[in-house]
Amino acid sequence: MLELLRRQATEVAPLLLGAVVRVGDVAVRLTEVEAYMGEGDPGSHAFRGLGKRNAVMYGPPGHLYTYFTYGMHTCANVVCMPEGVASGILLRAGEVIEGADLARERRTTSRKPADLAQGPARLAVALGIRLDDAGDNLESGRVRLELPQSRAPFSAGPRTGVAGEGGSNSYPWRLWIPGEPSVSPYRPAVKRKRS
DNA sequence: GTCGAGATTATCT
DNA sequence: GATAATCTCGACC
Repeated sequence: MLELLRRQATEVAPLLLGAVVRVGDVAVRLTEVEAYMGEGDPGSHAFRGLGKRNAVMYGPPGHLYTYFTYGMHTCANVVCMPEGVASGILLRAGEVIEGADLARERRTTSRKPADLAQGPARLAVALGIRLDDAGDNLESGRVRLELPQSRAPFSAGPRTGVAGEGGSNSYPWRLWIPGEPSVSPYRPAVKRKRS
C-alpha cells in the first residue's frame, strides 16, 4: 500500500475513493476526497513551509495528518509522497458502513444517515478521530485504511473553502463518487466576516 | 427548502 | 492580534 501512497496527491486521490477507514468499531467508505499538493499549492497548509502543525505531512506516506480549524473542528488527511515532501489528501466525506449506532451517538446533530460523515469535520467526529491521532500509522495504528479492490468511478471539480483568491482554487482536485448521497453539496465561496 | 451570519481556539504573524 | 482545508442554527421563501 505504501508504494501506492508514495506518488503525488492528484494520483493517489482516485485510489482513496471507495476505500474504507476503520477506527475501532466504526468504518466509513470514502465518497469524497480532496488533493493537496505541498509547498507549491497556495491552498495547502504546507505552502508556508514546515511548521509544528503540518510536520506530519513532511513525514513518510501512509500516516494520518490531523488539524484543528475554526476553533472547533478536526479534519483528517492521508499523507502521501515520500518523506521530506509535503503532500496530503483530505478526507471530505464518506458513508458509514459499520458502527452506525456509535457514529450516530457522536453526531447528535445528524438527522439522516447521509449526514453522519458528510463533511471533513463530521467524518472525523463520526470516526472518533482526535487531534492527538496525528502521525498514526494507517497500516498498524488506531486508524486503519483499506484500499478498495478496484478503482471507483469519480468526478472532479474545484476545491471548496480553500484560502486564496481565484487562481489558487481553479484546480479540479476535489474528487467524488457521483450519485452518492453522502457527498457534501458544493459550496463555491466562503463569505468571511470579521467583527 | 435555501441563505447568511456567528461560533470558538490552535497556530502563525 | 489575525487567521482558518467548517458546522450549526435561525431567518426567510
